[in-house]
Amino acid sequence: MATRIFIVDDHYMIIEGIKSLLQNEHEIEWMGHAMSAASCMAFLQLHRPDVIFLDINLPDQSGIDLCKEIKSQFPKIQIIGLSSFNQQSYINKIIENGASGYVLKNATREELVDAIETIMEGKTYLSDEAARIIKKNEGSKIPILTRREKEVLMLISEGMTNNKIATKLFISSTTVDTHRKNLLAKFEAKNTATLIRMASQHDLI
Amino acid sequence: MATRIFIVDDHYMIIEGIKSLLQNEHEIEWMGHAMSAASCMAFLQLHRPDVIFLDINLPDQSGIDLCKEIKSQFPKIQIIGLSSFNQQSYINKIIENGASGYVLKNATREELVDAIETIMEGKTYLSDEAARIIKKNEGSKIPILTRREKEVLMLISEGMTNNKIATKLFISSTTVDTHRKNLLAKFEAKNTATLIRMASQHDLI
DNA sequence: CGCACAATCCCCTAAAAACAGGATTTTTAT
DNA sequence: ATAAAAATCCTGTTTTTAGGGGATTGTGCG
Repeated sequence: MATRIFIVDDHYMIIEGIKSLLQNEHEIEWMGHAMSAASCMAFLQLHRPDVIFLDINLPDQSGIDLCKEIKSQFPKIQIIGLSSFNQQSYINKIIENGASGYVLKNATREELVDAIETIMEGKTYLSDEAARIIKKNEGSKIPILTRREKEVLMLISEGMTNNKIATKLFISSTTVDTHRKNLLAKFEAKNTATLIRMASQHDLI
Repeated sequence: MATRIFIVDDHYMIIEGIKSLLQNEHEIEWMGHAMSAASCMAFLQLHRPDVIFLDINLPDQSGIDLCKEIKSQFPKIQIIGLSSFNQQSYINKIIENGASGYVLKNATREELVDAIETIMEGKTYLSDEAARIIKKNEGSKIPILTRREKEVLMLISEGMTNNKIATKLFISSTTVDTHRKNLLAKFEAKNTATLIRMASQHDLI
């Protein structure tokens, strides 16, 4: 039985590219595409693909969140994350949220077919490059931030002082100071400059 | 006479996507693709396309530099920049280096055809979104930094205080402070956090 | 030559952040 | 339920940065 494929990406070229790369595969049935999270969910009310290629950067919602939503409503659907970026943070996040694979947008036909076959066997597929990136970066941990810490970090990066942040969040400035201290400790940064640089490098701001 | 198209991009999906989107256009002749700057230049020794779609992010060389090189050796070839990113800095740079157009990788078939037709008439084509981005960001230029300012900026981003930087560079800490003030002024940032965020966004650190 | 600009140095004040200790309450997860 | 984690608040001191003024030297360029 042919594997039914659906793709969610807001780039026409990627949709056409994948379609073109897979169109001569007999074991693969092309079900179509969606260009937003909303239209993807609408499609899934009526159809059940086996595998979804899911772009991480969608216009209306993060691909990461959409992945979680799809897996909770339709656990049998296998998801392959799709991105131009071989960033370990993305790869980790989408795998944590239920995806079974990750391929880059420079994948070859062979890689795509390999990815589909691998995850249909119930295994996890990571493109060579993605696996390499994860390996390289393991050990360089990204601190886990709380909701409030993320908020404070964002506002610091926007140039706000503790007092401004306190007013904005309706809390005391000493509380903001505590969150700031915790941020510095978690990032092992000794001042704001290092904090913002590291947060920026990890794509947290 | 059909317009001869060539594409330079290291993403198979994009190549296949554009090929697929343009394959039924009678006025367009597909000449093939290259996946690196080097193989693009090799191709151009033997063939003369009318239009090249040129990705800005290539593995061996910046698309910006390649654009300059192509235009200097083959001025008649028209170039359309191609990128996933609607960043004003990229758009500006490739246009400055001789490209006649810029489209995003989420372009539709209509946009691609429109772009080709427009630049074959000798005009410049910018995708709606690219034009919007340029308009939005015009005025928010990237500051030009002096040698010393770049050094100081780097050291600030590494978490060093004015005193530490002064010791490292064998200058007075008041001098470092002056450089710091000038950096803040040039970036129109009111504190270090904003400075580092902006520098990071412009890839200066 | 004169001008702009970069790089260097200085003073002063105020604001903000970093550091060092606390403490209490609320939420969340087992 | 209860322990852990998160969020809240406090009082201090010291260091660093921000903002406002200057000034001098050398270099490159028209």
